[in-house]
Amino acid sequence: MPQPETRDRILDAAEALFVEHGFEGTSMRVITRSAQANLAAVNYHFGSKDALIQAVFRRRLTALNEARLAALDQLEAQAGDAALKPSRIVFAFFGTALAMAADTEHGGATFMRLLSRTYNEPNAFVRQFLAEEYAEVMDRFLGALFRALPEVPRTEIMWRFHFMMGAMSFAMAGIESVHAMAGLPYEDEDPARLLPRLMSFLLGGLRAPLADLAETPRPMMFDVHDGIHGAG
Amino acid sequence: MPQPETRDRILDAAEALFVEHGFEGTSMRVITRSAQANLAAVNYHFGSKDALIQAVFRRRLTALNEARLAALDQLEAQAGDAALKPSRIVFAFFGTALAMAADTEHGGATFMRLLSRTYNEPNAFVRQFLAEEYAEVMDRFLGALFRALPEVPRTEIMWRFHFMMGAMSFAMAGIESVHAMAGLPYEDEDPARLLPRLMSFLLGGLRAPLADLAETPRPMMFDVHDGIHGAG
DNA sequence: GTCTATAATAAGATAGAC
DNA sequence: GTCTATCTTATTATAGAC
Repeated sequence: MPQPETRDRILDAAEALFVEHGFEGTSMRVITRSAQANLAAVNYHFGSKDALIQAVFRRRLTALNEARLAALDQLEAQAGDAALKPSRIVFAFFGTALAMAADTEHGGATFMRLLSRTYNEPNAFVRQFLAEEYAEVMDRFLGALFRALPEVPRTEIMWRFHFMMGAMSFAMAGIESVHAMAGLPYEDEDPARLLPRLMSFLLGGLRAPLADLAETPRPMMFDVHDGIHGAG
Repeated sequence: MPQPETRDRILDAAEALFVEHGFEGTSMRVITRSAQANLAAVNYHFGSKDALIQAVFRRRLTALNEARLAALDQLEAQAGDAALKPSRIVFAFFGTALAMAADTEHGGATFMRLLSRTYNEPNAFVRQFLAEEYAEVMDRFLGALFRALPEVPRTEIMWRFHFMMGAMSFAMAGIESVHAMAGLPYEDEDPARLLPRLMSFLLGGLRAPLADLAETPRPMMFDVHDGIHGAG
């Protein structure tokens, strides 16, 4: 296999380093060194660091979201006039992401870790960019869920979708941290198990009975500002 | 009310700015300006930027985790020899966090957003520090769940706990992003609704039937590396 | 404890030869 | 397209007067 073009080597290196150290924690010097390219190459090929970040996302996120939309198209075509099953909609969205995450050969796994870590990114530029990239997919999938669950308040559906995104985000990040914190040994596991595991959890959450405000126990009291003198 | 001490003003300012722009995206100049303190004050009071980050977490995280342990202690004392209800354990962990998040008066809300955003932090120093802070709580709560659900494989419990952390993390981050992406207007909502909403979702996920690998549909095929030439 | 001034370093970006 | 050398700016950290 011939060595990839400089442009692609930079994208690969940046992707891997961004996952590991974040955007601001990864300098262009480190990127180009890792890519065996010259420092000036980033600006030559992409124009700026921000543009490089965009390019890293775009080359995979476009494919992912197109796959998601295609899966939804297919569901709707199959269903005809009938209502879609919510579980199928959820699977079309999250299963597609996990399929990409299962691709360790071509960097899909690395990218999905980056993508899920970036969902709550503080950097305003990145946040804005991602919102635009997601807009159509969000619109289509939320709309499908609204139609599939007409009796459930839309606010509730949006929250549950949001919770599901959170669960997926942590699923992608890996569970090593939990083992480390709990002081338990971590044994490598079949990545294929992640999909059924996550789907079962997501669907359980989606199908949970709607909360009745009156029935929920009140949070336990504790003085959150003991010894803390916040400015308020 | 007298103006808080410089040290506390710096902590408050840093907390708010870290949420908004991340650790590396927040310079000590911006922090001290916002706190109406001198640039050198950070090094005088904390020693370094890293030490300041630690101090920001420690002043609230210690209280939060002590409240969690106290809630669990109370559950175990009440139960005596009987088994704990998993839902009670989950509530002791996540309900405590949401109680702190509901405290908008003293900065608890800001801190919880920071904490949940930081769970998958790339910065090695911060990650290591947080893992140590969480160790005891994780150990106790996972142990309680293991005993409460002896028939469920421990790996499964750890994954579901991890998924729950993800859902909570996104819950804290707020749902504005979803509205923005979907192009829907966002109306402010009673924050008290978040707790029942999240708990219902979490318990639904926790109680979901264990996945049967054979029954789960296979992920749809799509060529994830169309037009992408990853280095592998 | 607080301040000014400055040191020491690292970052993103670019000019211009090849 | 690639390279070296350099500019400009921003950062953390510190020395030393008050």
